[in-house]
Amino acid sequence: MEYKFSEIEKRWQHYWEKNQTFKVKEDKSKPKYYVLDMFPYPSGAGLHVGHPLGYIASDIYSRYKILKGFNVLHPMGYDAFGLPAEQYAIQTGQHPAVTTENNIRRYREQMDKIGFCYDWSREVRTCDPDYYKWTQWVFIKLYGHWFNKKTNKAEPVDMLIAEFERNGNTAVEAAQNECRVFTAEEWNSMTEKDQQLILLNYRLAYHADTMVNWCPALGTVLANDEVKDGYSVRGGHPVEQKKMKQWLLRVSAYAERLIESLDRLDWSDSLKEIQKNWIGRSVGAVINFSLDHGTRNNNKHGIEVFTTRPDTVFGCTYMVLAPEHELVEKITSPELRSAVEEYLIETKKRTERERMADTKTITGQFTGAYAIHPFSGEKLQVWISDYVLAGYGTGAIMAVPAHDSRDYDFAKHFELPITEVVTGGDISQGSYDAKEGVLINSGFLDGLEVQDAIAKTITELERKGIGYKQVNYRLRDAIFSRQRYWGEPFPVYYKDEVPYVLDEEDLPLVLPEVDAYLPTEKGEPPLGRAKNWKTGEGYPIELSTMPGFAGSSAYYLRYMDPKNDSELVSKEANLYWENVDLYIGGTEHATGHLIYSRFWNKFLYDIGMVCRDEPFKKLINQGMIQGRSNFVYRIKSSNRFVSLGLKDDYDVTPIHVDVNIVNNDILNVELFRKWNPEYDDAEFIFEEDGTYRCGYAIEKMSKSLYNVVNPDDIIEQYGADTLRLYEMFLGPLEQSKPWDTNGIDGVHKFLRKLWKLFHNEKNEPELSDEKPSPDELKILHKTIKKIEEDIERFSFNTSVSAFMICVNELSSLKCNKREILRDLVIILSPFAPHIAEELWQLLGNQGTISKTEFPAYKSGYLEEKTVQYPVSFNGKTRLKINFPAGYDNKDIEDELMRNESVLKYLQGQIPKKIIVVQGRIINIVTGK
RNA sequence: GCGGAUGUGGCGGAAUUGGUAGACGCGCUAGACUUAGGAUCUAGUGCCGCAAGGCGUGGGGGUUCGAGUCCCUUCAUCCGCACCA
Repeated sequence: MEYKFSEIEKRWQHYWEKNQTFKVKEDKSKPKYYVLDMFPYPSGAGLHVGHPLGYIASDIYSRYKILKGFNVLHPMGYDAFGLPAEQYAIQTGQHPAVTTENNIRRYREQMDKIGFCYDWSREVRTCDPDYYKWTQWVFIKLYGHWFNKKTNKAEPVDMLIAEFERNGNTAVEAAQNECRVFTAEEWNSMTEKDQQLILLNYRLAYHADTMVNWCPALGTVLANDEVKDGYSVRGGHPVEQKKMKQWLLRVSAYAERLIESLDRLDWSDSLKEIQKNWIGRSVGAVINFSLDHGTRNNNKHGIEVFTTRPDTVFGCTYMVLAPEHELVEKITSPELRSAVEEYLIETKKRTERERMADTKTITGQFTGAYAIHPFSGEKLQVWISDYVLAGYGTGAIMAVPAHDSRDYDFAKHFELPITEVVTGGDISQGSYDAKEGVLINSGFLDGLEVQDAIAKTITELERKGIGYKQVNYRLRDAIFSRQRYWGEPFPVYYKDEVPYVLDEEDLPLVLPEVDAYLPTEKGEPPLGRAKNWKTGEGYPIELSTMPGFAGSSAYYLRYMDPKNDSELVSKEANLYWENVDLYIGGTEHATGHLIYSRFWNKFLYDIGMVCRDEPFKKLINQGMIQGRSNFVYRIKSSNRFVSLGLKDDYDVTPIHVDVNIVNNDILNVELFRKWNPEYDDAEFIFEEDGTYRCGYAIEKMSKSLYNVVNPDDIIEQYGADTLRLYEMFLGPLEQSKPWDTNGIDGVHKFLRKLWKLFHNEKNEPELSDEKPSPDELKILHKTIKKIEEDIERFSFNTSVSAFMICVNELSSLKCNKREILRDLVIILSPFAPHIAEELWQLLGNQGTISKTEFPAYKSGYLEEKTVQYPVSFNGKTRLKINFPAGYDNKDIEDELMRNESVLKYLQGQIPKKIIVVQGRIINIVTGK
């Protein structure tokens, strides 16, 4: 029988489904292992060959872990709410639920063909009310908690209210919005509305006016990680800054814990680094500068600044406020008022994007106000400039031009004084920003090293009561509202314009039907069109929906207990599965999903819902599969195409051509004519051998570049096992690499060679029960060892090579012995499960191979009687000599000096030194 | 500008702890079988050279008996952040 992969693969996929082979339950008799893939957003385009890369890797690892005796949780689901489905709905009028359902069906078909070992009974979809009930539930919990800085964790708002009733808010240390100080009496005499508005400043999910990233084209606000360089990540539409009332999640409260526990995670350095940068922790001091008595409003206000370099305080020669700073209007002198206002108008005109694109142009305006240096008492000019950001620190800086390059450029431009206070640089040339050197011109700091000076300055600030040590974070609270339809509705209603959450019993709050997926005439989000969108008592319900990251923040918990309708996850299930042991997915979620889900998890940990404070122990970012585009070269203003080798003789335009009509860079001319009617009568200038050769380039895999390869086509032609092996064979999992279908023959041939080991020339099964020879055992056990080591370090590309070597060697020995092939098929089964199942049965076994045991390699079979040593002279390998395995260094040296070839290479010289590394190499050193 | 990653044949890549550089596969060359080949099999294939031999892991320098691997320096490409005080 031939290797009929389509038949075999269909048969086993059916078998796994029928027998529920990969259904998994909590089983305390076995150690657990949780392997998770980042679940996909089911787009209309379906999967291309790049998408399953990570799924195949995690599948191999899961199957391997099962063979190793683990109880493996390996689920899959869909991140099904989101913008593309809604945009499509707006264009076509189709309900996003319908297109989403279709896309999911297509994804599922494609995934099923690849032969994954998912437990599909645990599938989740974020758009399913039974699922988003729990997303809404977590939101209610976030609303019901605040972050206590004293205990460094979330606590119920009820406890906070009790504290307010007893003592007011003076002793409360919370991660909070700005809020006035009040006593218990004041609190107790407030109206309910006022109390609720104050509590909003403390809740972990809160409603507030903030500057948001508004995307007019999408008609919604976006989170910071959904915006890149002033454009939306999805769709690439321009984004502007706008003040709006929004729901926010107080992620910033967890900034310290998010950064601190990063060290305990087995994630790549680069990913940890990205997260660290995004969270952006910096240690410094807050310093209060008082205003000069000649300045307006000088009694009421001072300028608070944040600095990471309090040691350079004596180098501060002027101050700068962000244009949006609230003090600007209060302290500007009458003479300069019009100039300042003009500057403010100018900066407002510039969009965020322009400000970012153009950091070279230095702009600013003196306000006419002066501050007083806290130590020297000098008068300092107060400027405004857009190089100071309103959103970071206090929105104001003490400028130290000698030791900050931005301040330096500004000072030079406006001819402000520059005072050197740390030695080590040349102030006439530029600022000296390094944190090394000795303090000068700095009063009580003179002579100190930078680090000591920082500490001493802070002590002095605290003693004088004008400053304190401060840790600042770049991480902003996450804006959680989207003015869109296709997302989770907020379980929120408004009473007298104050938001309240629904009772947990009323969940899920199901997404209502609307007549169009567009804003209302009043400019409200689409939910404004829903009929009866109010509570039983008639209070209006929130019109925004939640963003994409809401549904993906706790999905890994839901897989543990997906059908539970009374809890997000039961205690038992959570205590058994704990958290994800291995998480595989793309690096594009580094600052979004991977921050938010860590935050949600830490919150759920605080409230006792989950037993681990981190969701994903080990994380691997699979590399991107790039496309390999092909080009034809059209001679300008003609319909003639010239082959790659001759194109330099003509004036040509390269044109992308569909890679599916090109084979090994040779164009199929007939298919090319049919591909596009425009080329029907094209003429060609061929190579000497009569072929048309195409050029190529490595680019993103994309429809518009005609380089998309569909896994279905590959499976049709070569089978899923070949696809799986080839995806792994391409290169290291974590690296980006181009897809080139041309190479796939190699792994396909390998499977056919394997098949042949089990069959004779007539293609009939023929297996032997003879005892294996030492050579055969050595080949097998060498491979078992290698495969096990490779899988453990996720080096699947080298595993595939090892299998090829093994089959090549067994083929040349014509080995068809059951004892050898049995183990070989088991270790191959995680990689190529269908053919493995088929051959397993051919070997006479019953049932599935996937629940057998991974064979243990025996080192005894690998021992050699003789060792071949490469012999090098001064590091250059010249020859190879065999020595008995037992020889020690002396034995080897003695025999070397009697060896003719060695003597020939020595040419009479006496070796200075002979280095023998047992079992590895010999190096003979001669003098020079 | 800061941070991270990567540079090895015509191509994808291997070399896990400093120990035979180029495993494995594609492609290419030659041959066999064949009416035919986008099938199969055999042999060869880093570069220069008829050969002996020499040169070779982006470039330069160093440590070492020995460096793709360690150190210094430099270049290129990709990714992340970016007036973050």
